[in-house]
Amino acid sequence: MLGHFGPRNWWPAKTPFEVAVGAVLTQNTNWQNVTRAIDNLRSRNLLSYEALLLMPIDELAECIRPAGYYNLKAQRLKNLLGMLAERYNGDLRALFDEPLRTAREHLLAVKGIGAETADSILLYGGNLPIFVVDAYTHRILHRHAMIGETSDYQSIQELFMDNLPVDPGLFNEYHALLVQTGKYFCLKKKARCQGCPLNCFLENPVA
DNA sequence: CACCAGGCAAGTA
DNA sequence: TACTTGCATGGT
Repeated sequence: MLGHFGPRNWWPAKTPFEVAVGAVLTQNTNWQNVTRAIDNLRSRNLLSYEALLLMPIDELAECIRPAGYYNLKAQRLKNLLGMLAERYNGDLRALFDEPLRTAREHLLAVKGIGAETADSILLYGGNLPIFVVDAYTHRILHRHAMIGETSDYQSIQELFMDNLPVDPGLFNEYHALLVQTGKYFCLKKKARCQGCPLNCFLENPVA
């Protein structure tokens, strides 16, 4: 995948806080729509912990409207800000300085932040060694007959983390390449892969 | 028109 | 525990 696509330079964000916001906004949502929402915030200088904390939730929802589920996501962002305020005085870096397991638990305790969102924030925002699993990861591995249809998040994550060196740079690139590969060759949920750079896609696809 | 997109939580049985 | 449903915009 790396040979085919080259380095992905993920996450497309300027700051760790922006990663966290983007991770919530991109839940079940096309990234193009997320960029519209992020741009709305950035152009108004609202892309910071302090600004979002002071912002009425209705106004926040209106700003992130293009990302879809905007009422839900506005509340989820507020929930995240609340956790950061209570535990870390609003400082994301303090969260990342915690032991990884603790930081992950504190993120998962936020209503609206699940495993993928938490791990995306930790890996791409904090450069911490946790592997991110998403729908593409599941689909690609299943079509390669490497996992079952119903394999859960944790088992897939362990498959990677038990068989790779613990290296945030590697986890970063690997997940980004799986998404890139999925976008090009597993675009539709019901489609079969064609022209995938991974040999076994062509040799042994699993419907 | 149908289906998809870098999920998650709440409700039901 | 194992389904099902709501959330919502924008692209193909």
